[in-house]
Amino acid sequence: MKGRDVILGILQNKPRTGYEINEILQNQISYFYDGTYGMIYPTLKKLEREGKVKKETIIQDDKPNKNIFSITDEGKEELNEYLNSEDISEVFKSDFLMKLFFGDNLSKKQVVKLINKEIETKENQIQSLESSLKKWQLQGISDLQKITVGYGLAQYKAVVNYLKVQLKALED
Amino acid sequence: MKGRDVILGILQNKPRTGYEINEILQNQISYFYDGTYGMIYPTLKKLEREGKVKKETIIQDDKPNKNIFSITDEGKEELNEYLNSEDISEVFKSDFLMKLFFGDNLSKKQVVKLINKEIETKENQIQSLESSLKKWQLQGISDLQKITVGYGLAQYKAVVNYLKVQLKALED
DNA sequence: CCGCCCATGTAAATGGTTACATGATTCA
DNA sequence: TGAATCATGTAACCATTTACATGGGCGG
Repeated sequence: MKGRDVILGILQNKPRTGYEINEILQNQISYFYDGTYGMIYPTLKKLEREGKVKKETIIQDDKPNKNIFSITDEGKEELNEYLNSEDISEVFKSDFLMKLFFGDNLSKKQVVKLINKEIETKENQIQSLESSLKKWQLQGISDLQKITVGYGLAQYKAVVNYLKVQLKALED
Repeated sequence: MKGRDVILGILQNKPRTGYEINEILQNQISYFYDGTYGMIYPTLKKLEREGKVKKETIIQDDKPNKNIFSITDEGKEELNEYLNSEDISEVFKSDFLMKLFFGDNLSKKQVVKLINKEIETKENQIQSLESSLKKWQLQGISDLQKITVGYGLAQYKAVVNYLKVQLKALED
């Protein structure tokens, strides 16, 4: 999955600014994709050149001007092509696992610290996902989207439980 | 985490060829990193230029010649720097979640198919991880490495369980 | 005789990161 | 007064992917 697919997906619902797209990336779908401004604006530009999205500029006196992007028919076509494609590959890269795996010369203390940090990180992610979920439920979220959030939570929680058990085992 | 870190980590144990590094990537640590020849050979070349690894060529008559790479002191230094660095960021990108999240116009049948495919994929990953684990336990695997494998399994299994529950709910 | 295992690499393109650059408004 | 929110973008660099290119040995 590429940045362009995600952006087209977001614009499918309604037109957005680059800023708003970033908000959604950071707050709503960060558990299965992450992207930054450095990707968003160049990609929007490219999509516009290709006729997949169109831009409307709103002059604002109080705030900086807005560029609102909406998806075109060609854009919808590309999105549907992606949505109907067969492959569901995934990428998972974990510095935590890497450090444990190759950390032969880490002291027990360092290992415990590392695991605790991972637990803390995951617990934060769980908290923010859960509080977001509550917010979205008020505003309406589709059943499918609920399933994806649940997936994220299930994954995070399983890891936290597992690591807590391992920590205890290490301390004995 | 970058390819170079992983390669240095692998060479820490013992010298290896590019081919062997690829085997380890595909079979032993694919649940937290993935890399291909297109990354391995260029990275080895760069590491060699930087003095982080050194190459020894073994002439073989029956098979193609081997280039065996071993880690140098400078290489170990870089690896330890990485291992002792603070951040444990992770990357997770999932086409499956993306397709569900944006798949408003998918039919129920398509959704069921999609979920089943994800379950199948994960079950295969669980199987291969479990059979690998058995193999490694005969040859010796560190406690920390066991923890990482367990982490991968816990994560995969949680997702499979979750998706099976959701499937049932969908079918009612 | 076919396919898998062993074994090495390059070149071009892509996609994305990082760092930089700017600036008004609002709230505590 | 300083941080957060809203708002946009570029340029250089980087790491990796994809596609290509080669070839002998071995087992069934």
